[in-house]
Amino acid sequence: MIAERLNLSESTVSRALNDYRDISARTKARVRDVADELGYAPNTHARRLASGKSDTIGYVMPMQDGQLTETFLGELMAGMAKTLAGRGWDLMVLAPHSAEDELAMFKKIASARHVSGLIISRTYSNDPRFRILQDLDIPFVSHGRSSDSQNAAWLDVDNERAFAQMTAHLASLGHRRIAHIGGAPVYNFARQRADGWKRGLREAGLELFAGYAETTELSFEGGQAAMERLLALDQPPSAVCCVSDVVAIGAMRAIRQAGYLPGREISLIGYDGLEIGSLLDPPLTTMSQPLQSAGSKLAEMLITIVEGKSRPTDNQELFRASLVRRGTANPPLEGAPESRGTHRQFTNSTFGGIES
Amino acid sequence: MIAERLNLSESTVSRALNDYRDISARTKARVRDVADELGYAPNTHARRLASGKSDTIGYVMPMQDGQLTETFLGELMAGMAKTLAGRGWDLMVLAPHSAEDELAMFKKIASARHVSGLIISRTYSNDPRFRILQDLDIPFVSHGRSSDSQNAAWLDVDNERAFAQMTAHLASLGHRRIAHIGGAPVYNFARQRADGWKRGLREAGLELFAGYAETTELSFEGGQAAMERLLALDQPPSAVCCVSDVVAIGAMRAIRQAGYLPGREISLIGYDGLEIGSLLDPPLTTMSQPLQSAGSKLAEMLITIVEGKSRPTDNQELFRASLVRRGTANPPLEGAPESRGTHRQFTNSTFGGIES
DNA sequence: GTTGACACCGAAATCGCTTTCGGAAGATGC
DNA sequence: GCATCTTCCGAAAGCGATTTCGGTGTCAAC
Repeated sequence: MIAERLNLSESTVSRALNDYRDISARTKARVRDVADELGYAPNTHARRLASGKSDTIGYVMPMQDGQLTETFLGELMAGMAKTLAGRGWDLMVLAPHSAEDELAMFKKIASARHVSGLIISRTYSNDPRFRILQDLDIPFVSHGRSSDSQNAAWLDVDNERAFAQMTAHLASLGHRRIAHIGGAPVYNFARQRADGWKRGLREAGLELFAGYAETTELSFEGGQAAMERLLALDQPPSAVCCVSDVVAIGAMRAIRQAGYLPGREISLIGYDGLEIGSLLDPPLTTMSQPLQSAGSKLAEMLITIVEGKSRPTDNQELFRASLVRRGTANPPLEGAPESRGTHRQFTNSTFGGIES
Repeated sequence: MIAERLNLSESTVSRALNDYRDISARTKARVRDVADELGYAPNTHARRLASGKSDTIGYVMPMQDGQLTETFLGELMAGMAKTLAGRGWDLMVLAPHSAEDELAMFKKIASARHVSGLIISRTYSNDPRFRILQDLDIPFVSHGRSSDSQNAAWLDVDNERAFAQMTAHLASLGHRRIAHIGGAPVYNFARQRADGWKRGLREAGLELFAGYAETTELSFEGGQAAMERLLALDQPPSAVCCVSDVVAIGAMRAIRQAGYLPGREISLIGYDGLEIGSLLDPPLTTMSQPLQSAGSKLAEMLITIVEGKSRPTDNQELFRASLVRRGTANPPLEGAPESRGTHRQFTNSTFGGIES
C-alpha cells in the first residue's frame, strides 16, 4: 500500500477501503478520496490470497464433442457478466472439450479454489455433474433442472408449462390433432417439453394419436425429417409443437416441400424466440424466454450461496416463457380442400407479427 | 506446500513443478508423481501474486447501449477459451454497459493487473480504444482493424477482398448493375466492405451507378428499407452485395414484397455464413468466416505478446472469407420479362447448396 | 478519581507460492 | 591432487494485501 504514507497506517487504510465499522466515517472518507485521487486499485491476487475469497464465478459452456450448440450464449453471459461486475466479481469462461476434460476442470477448481462457484447449462435428465460438484463441495447453480437437482440450486424455465400453454393455444384455435417434435430425452428440457405437450393434450381433452410423439436431432435437418415422418402418417396432425425454433424451421421446410403452407394446412409453434423467426414467410410463432435476466439472476443466486447467505435449496426459481404470436399458428383448415397447396402469403399485420 | 514433507524442500518442489532446468529429471518425475497422487493443485492466487503474472486474458464483449449485437460470440469465445485452457490460461469476460464503463474497466485492469491482456471486438473506423490501451500499457489484440491500428496487434478478415470477390462473382455471372447495402461507416468493417465492393466494380470494369451505394442499420428492417430504396430507383440493380446476412435477409423480404424472387430478378449475396441462411427459400448465398479458429488465433497472439515473445506489430493477420454458393446469386434475367413475378422455386441441388 | 466501555488505530503475522542467493556435492582438467 | 565448473538443491526474502491482537485516548458513570 504505497499510497498511504500520507497519514495513516496500512491496516487502517485496508479497513477503511473495505468498509469496516470500527473506522470513523471521516477517516473512511479521507482514505477513499486519496485512493480515488491516486487511482489506487488493490492488487487482486494479493487481496484474494489474503482474504481467501476469489470473487470469481465460472460459466461452463455447453459443448458437445467440442462443438457449440447454443445460440443464446452471448445474451446469457452478458447478463451474468453485468451483474457480477456490479458487485466487483469476475466471470470466467470454461469450455471443456469433453466430459473428462470437464471433470478435470472441476477437480482443479475444487483444489485450487480460484473460482468460487460455477454455473452450468444444458442439463441432462440424468446429470452426473450434480453429484460430482456436490461431492467436490463446489458451490454451483444450474441453468436447467435434472432428476438430480432436488437439493441443488437451479434456475429453469417452466418448459412443461410453456408447452402446455402452447398446446392449449393450438387447441383453442380449434386444433384437435396436435403432434410434438421433441429432442432426445437425455436432455432434461426436451423431456419437460414433451411432458408439457402431453399435459396440454390431456387438459384440452385431446387424444394423443399414434406416431405423434416424434423425437429428433436439434437441427434443421432433424426437424425436417421428423416432419416428413409426421406427414407420412395416415392421419397427419393439423398442428405441431416444436422443441425449438431451429427444429420448427426445419419442419416448415418439410411442410412446404409437401406442397402445404405452414400456418395454413399445418400450424406450428417453435420455442426460443429467435429473432430470425420473424423474418420467415410466414413468420414463425414461438415462445420466448428471458435470457439476460436469467443470466443476471443466476449470478445473484450463486453469489448469495458462495457467501453463505443462503442454502442451495433456497435458490430454485422457475421463469416463464411467453407466447410470441406471429404467423404459423392459425385455426385449422377444415373442409377447405380447394385451397390445398396454394401459397397464400400471410403478412405480418394479419397475424400480429412484431415487425412493422 | 503441504504435500512435500516427503523428501525435498519446498523450493525444490516449486522448481520441479515449474520445470526449471536446474532440477534433475529424476527429481522432477518423483515430485510430479507425488503431486498427482495427492491431487495437488497450486493456489492460483498465491502463485500469481508471487510470480507477478496473471495468466488471464479478458474479452471485451461488443455491446452498444447495453445490448448485444453479435451472433457469433459463442463460437469466438469457445475458440479463445479452448486454446487458453490448453496453456493453463483463463478467459475472463467483460461486458461494459457504456463507453465510460469500458474506460473504467480498462483503468482498473491497468492498475490492478489481474488481467494481463485484452481482446477487443467490433472496432470502429476511428476507435479511441487503441490509443487508450496503448497509453495504459495494456497488451491487447483487436478482432478487426481501425485507422488507429497500424502499430497494434490485430486479426481481421479481409473484408475488402471478400467483397471484391463477391462483386467479381456477380460480375462473372453476367451482372452489370451491382449495388451495395452497407452499414454505418463508423464501423470499420462496414467501410472495408464498401471499399471492397467498389474495388470489385473497378476491377470488373463496371460502373458505379448513382444511388447504388446504400447505407443502413444492421438489422432486418434496415436491409428491407435499403432494398426498397434501391428498387425505387429508375434503374434498379440486378444484383446486390449485402454487408451482412441479416441485412440480406431483410433485403430478400423487400424483393419479395415488390413481386420479385431473390436470386431471379435480383441476385444478392450476404456475409457471415449464418446457418439459418441455408434454410431460406431460396437459400441465401453468403461469405463465411472462420470463427473458432479466429478466437484461437487471437488468444495465441495475445499470449506471445504478453509474454514478451513478440511485438504487437508482429501480430497482424488477415483471414479470408470464403464464398458459400447457395440459391440467391444467379445469372441476370435479361430479356425475359414474361417471368417477372413468377415464384419459381429454386431447390438447393440446382444451385449447389450445402444441404442434402 | 478511578473504572469500564467504546471508538479508533498500529504492529505484526499470515495467505501459499516464486525466486534470488548461495552452498554442497560430484565431475572435469591439468 | 588441487582448482574450477557443473549440477542440484535449501534457506529465506519477498509478492501486496487482510486480519488478529492489542493499545491508546476519550467519555460517561459510580
